[in-house]
Amino acid sequence: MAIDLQLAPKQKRPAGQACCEPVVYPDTERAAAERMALVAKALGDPIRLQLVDVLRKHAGKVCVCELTPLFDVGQPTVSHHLKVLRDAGVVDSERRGLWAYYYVVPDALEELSTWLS
Amino acid sequence: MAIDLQLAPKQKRPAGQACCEPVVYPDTERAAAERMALVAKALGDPIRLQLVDVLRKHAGKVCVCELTPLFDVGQPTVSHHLKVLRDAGVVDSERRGLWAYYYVVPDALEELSTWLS
DNA sequence: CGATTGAATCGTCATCTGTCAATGCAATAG
DNA sequence: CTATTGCATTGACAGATGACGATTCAATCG
Repeated sequence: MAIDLQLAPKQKRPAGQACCEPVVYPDTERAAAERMALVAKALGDPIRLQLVDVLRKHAGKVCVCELTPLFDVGQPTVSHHLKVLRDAGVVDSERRGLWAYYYVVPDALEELSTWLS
Repeated sequence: MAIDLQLAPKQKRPAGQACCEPVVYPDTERAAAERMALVAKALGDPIRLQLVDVLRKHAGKVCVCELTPLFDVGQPTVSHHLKVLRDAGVVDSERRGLWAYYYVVPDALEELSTWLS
């Protein structure tokens, strides 16, 4: 987590010499960054972000057929966005009869949320 | 912000009838979603997320030549990622002599951070 | 001045993404 | 069983994205 950098050279360095020491990057942070970037990427579309927003407020109560008319895209596109969110581990779904109910996976946003604040 | 949905139909509806009332989506939330999705999209790459992470801890003290060796990509690619972050309003830069110093724009992450928590 | 350095930009390429129309499929109603 | 409904999947397509090598450019040093 803590990356202690050698600070900047403040004057032009002599020819041939490297700008700065190669700073080793901790693997732990790299893995965390990959997890958080995955979640951020999933949220990086207005439709998906609003889907998550609605699902957080109406978890388990809204079927896909109610989500679709919220956006100016077709049903397959909404289904695709939900799949992206599912693949990122942000949401999951449960089928009851003909309907599919989505909900935000508990704590799926927590790591990113904590890092952001 | 508050989207009050008509809840799901619990039984198969008669032929020809729409699944549910078209729910009007407030424009305010849509604009906010677009802003936050823009930021999330910028953070949706491990390299960019780590760049922001480093810049938050060493704001104004790290030049690009120190950021480049942190990642397994070339200097133009790091420069490209910094530009993506700059275009998203997440970071800004200041040139001092030969060096460019980047920093996280204050409050750039706040709206997303608040929404997430 | 001319050479060198840090950084941005350009051109190119393969891959990914968002969208749609069409189709597939399980569950239900009649 | 047959028809219909809700939702997922497929295939196609234009546009965006991430990466690289080569180049450009401004600033500095000698």
